[in-house]
Amino acid sequence: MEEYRHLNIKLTPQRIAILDYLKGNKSHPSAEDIFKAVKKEFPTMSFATVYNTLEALKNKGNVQELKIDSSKKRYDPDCSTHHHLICTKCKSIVDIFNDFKLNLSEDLTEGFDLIGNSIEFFGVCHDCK
Amino acid sequence: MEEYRHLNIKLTPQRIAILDYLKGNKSHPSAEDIFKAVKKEFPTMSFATVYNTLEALKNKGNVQELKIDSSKKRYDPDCSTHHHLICTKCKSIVDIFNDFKLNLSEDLTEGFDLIGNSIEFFGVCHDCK
DNA sequence: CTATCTGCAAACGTTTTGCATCTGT
DNA sequence: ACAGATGCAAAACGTTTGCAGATAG
Repeated sequence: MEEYRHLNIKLTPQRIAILDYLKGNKSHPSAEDIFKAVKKEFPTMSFATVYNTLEALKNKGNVQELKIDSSKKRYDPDCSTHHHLICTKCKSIVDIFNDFKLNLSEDLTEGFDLIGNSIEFFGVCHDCK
Repeated sequence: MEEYRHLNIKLTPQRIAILDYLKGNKSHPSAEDIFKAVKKEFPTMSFATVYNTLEALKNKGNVQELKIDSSKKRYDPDCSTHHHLICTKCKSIVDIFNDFKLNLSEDLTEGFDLIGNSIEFFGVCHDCK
């Protein structure tokens, strides 16, 4: 498909299905979520293909691997600077599009060159309180 | 041992060895790191005991499970409010003891009650540049 | 005494790998 | 044509669990 040409990865039908699933997706899906969704269209879909595609997209900077879940990796097609607000009860997630320019004084950074930050906010969502 | 009495967990020799290893430990060890270290003293040590002890400590609020590493859980005996600065090249970690009171405007939080935040700073460490 | 912990091994869920075959470009 | 993707199964990895025997309180 034309719209994915710019990714510079080999576009197979399976990959296009994965890309369609990820496009605009705000659910921060796991590999299994992606696998299950795309398997409906491609019953032969394998995890190898899902992971392979995610790896290719990560390398091109078109998917972000998230560490919000300690038991499995989750993925975000939105690579713009943003953070996550997570409900401590139901684990639902809200994207926070706000660039916090946090500086650290030199005596705290121990000689590091600071590049950026990623913030996990936690709270209790509307439904859980 | 007297010094661990306040934890209110059953103190076996294995647990004391784990607690001694964790005391003041700034290395953010994985379960395997702890296992390997304590196995020197207790050759029969098992992962079950390591995880069981970590679980007990977590429940008492004396150990924090970290999500800084997407491939494995890592643990921090320091439960005070602090953040982490991680070198993107060598993955070395520096603790940042600074409480950032970040507020989110109501229109961003979608009805969440905000509790707190955890920040991962990233940069390049002195040795890597 | 007994609730709980230990150690072993087996089971589990997630991710990676090997390899023969297939397919975009 | 061929570099690279697919699909399957097996393996690898971190973590959890079941259970018989041991032990702290």
